[in-house]
Formats: sequence, C-alpha cells, structure tokens
Amino acid sequence: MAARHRHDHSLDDLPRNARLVLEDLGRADGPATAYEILERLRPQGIAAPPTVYRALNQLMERGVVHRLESLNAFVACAHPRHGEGTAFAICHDCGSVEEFVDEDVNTALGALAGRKGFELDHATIELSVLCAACRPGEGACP
Amino acid sequence: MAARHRHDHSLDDLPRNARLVLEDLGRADGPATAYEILERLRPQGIAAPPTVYRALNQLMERGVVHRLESLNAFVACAHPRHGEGTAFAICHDCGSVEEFVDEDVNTALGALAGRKGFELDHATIELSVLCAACRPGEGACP
DNA sequence: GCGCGGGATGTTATAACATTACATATGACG
DNA sequence: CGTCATATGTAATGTTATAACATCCCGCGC
Repeated sequence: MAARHRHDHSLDDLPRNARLVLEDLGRADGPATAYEILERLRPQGIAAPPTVYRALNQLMERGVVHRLESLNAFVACAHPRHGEGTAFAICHDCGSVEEFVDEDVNTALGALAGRKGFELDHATIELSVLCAACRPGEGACP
Repeated sequence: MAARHRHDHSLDDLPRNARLVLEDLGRADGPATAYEILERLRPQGIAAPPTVYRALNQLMERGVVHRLESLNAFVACAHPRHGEGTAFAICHDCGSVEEFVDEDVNTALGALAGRKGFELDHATIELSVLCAACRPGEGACP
C-alpha cells in the first residue's frame, strides 16, 4: 500500500458538524448525551438538537460513534474498523465505559440467531458492571 | 402444595396498578411503551405517567416485565423464573419480539466480565433481526 | 455562465419518554 | 390509637428525539 488512499471511511471528509461532534466526544473520553454535546458546542455555533442528532447519525453510519441504549448516550468508538459485534461494559458506580469485541460472544449470538431462523442485523450488548476500580476495597472510582 | 403460602414472587400480591399493567402487557402480546399502556388503562382509572412507571418498576423488580432499551418499551416476561441472562430478538420489519435465554451467550459474557475484572450485574442483549416470517420470499409479516 | 440536484445546515416547534415533588390513602403491627 | 411503610393521585417539569420546512453550498452537465 503505497501512497495514502482516500478510502471509504476516511475521517477527513466528514461534514463540519460531524467533525465538531466527533472531536467533542473524543475530548469527553466517555459517554455524552446529545444535549451535553449541544451545550458544549454552542460556542462553535451549534444551536439546536437536530444539528447534533444529524451529526451523530452520520458518525454512527460510519461506525465511529456508538449509541449506548441503556444510557441514551453516545461514545466515540474505541476500535474503529471492527464494525459489528461491539459490546460495552458500563460501570454503574463511576459511569466509565469500556468497549470490546469478543469472538465467543459473537459466535454464540450468531449461532443463536441461525438456529431461530433470524437474519441478524445488529446486536446491542451492554453490561452493567462494577468495574475493577470500584469494587469494594479499591477506594474511590477514577 | 397445601395451603397457599405467601411466597416471594407470587403474582397474587401485586398492587392493584401493577396487576393492571401486567394484564395489559399480557393482552398486548408484544412490546408497549409506557404511554401506550397509559392510554389503554385510562378507562381503568390510570391517569398519569408516574402511575404506569411505578407499576412497571415493581414488575421489573419481580422480573416479570423487561425493559427493551432499544425501543424504550416494555414486555411481559415469557420465561418467568429464569432471572438473568435474558436476550431479545426484535424484528426491525414487523416489530415482533422473541425472548430467550442462551447458556452459550451467558457463559461467554460471564467469562468476558471475569477476564476484565468486572463484577457483572446485568446484561442487556437486544438483537435487531429480520425474523423468519419477514425474510425475503416469505410474504408479509404476521 | 447557468441551472439543477443532492447533501448539509439552520430554525422553530413539537412529539415522545421519564421523573420530581408533594399530598393523600391504606393497611400491618405494636 | 399511633406510626411506619408501601401504595397511590396529581401537577408540573425535565429529558430525549424528531418533524417540517427554508436555505445554503457545491459539483456537474450543458
């Protein structure tokens, strides 16, 4: 692979608002609701919810942002290019989120769907956990 | 079973509103939002959202109702007494929901949590699928 | 250049989902 | 009877998400 192709999912060709939102989520280093993003980007000229939701949809289509259904919040993807099979562990004490891709889980879900005759489109896997740092005896969360 | 014990998870000792909501979800035979339930139970004297949400919380505590995070909706539990490890397949064409408990998936998730040092509290597993009836060549959905 | 088409954006309003806060009732149990 | 816990009623509000419509900007064929 010589020179740098302009490949399908380059982040360089993001629309302005999507780029702003992605940068904001990157700085946040954790989940954020659409309205939190909105407030933080008001100085940048983002003024209303549809602007944020449109940007988030564009980013989710590219797979660089995920929606956390159990929080109604969004996170920047920690493993770009993994595409499907992403799962999240959400600490119910400190709110930290860890993203991972687990082959065993995906295999089991694929097998399950197959047995039932379902065509699997997308899996939402969100674990409510107590993270290592928040387990008893560890002191406060990060 | 001699005389009727008052055991922990009897449905007989549900508060009035919880029983109404559970019966409604049973009749619905599919997911319903809190506001849909509210509208259907107005004739029974249910008048405001908190009444419905309180009843749903009581039912979820007993494990006889589940919340579908990806739909912001609720379903009566199809497998009472299974407790944890419940997953849902939601057809994005016809909206039907199937609930199941899969040991392989639960084992894989448990192992994953263990490796990461998480204490697993609850898993949200929701599959967006095309159900057998909605797959191409099958005609319309139920 | 000009028109035209599609994506992106801006803006107002409203829909849909959920909770807070406080008042009132009901029923078990000493 | 008092009081404690649970359940309920009700108004207001908070939070999340979309609809609907106007406008802009830019690439492309002519």
